[in-house]
Amino acid sequence: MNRTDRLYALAVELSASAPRCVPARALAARLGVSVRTVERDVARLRRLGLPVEPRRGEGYRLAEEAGAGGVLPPVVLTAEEAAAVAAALRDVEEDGLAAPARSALRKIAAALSVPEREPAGPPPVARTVERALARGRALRIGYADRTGAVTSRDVEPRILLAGRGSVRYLVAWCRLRDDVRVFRLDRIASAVELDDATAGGAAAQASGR
DNA sequence: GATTCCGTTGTGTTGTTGCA
DNA sequence: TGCAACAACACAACGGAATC
Repeated sequence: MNRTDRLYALAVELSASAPRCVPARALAARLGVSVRTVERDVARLRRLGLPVEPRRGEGYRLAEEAGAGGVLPPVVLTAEEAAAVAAALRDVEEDGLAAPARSALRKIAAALSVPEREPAGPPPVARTVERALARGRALRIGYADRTGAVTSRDVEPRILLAGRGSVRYLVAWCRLRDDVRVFRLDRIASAVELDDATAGGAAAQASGR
């Protein structure tokens, strides 16, 4: 696993474990590297803007603003995968989980019908990002940094991290910087899906690995 | 092909902090 | 006070790219 892949995996591990802490030793074991390397990677993620909190005696965790609370982070599924999940949920309906299964089915049905219900005009940035992620397409975004300066970047979306609040983070390969970058969704002023596909494709995004 | 350079990674050490 | 875990630093090994 190269460094970029490891950064993605680390972000996913922290996101999946939020709000719980994950000891550096456990992260090192899962990623197959030393604790020292995990610490370096965490430091990289923090420099990139991902709010990873070190908790002495507990480990690392995503900060409240980025961590998952009572809900899962967004999981990107292909139409086929969504259909498979829906079929499984219909089976579960008979096992005492009818209410949550029906609720999940409604959400999947609604998501699958999005293209038909989309209003005219440019779609919101978040929806464009999610769609590019699902399709494995690159994006051209206008991104405002901390000073407010907006730069145009071509990026290859990898992971979308979201929490209870409004702050969401897009982990993507930045072609401008030729390195992985973390973008706050609320700082993306504009997003346009490009025709060229990302290196990883949509399947890698759905699984996160 | 050999050498050099550079980035990455692992190991070891010391210090700090929180908790029982 | 001892333990566990993170932070920071130095050092060495390794591999790939660049150069001759």
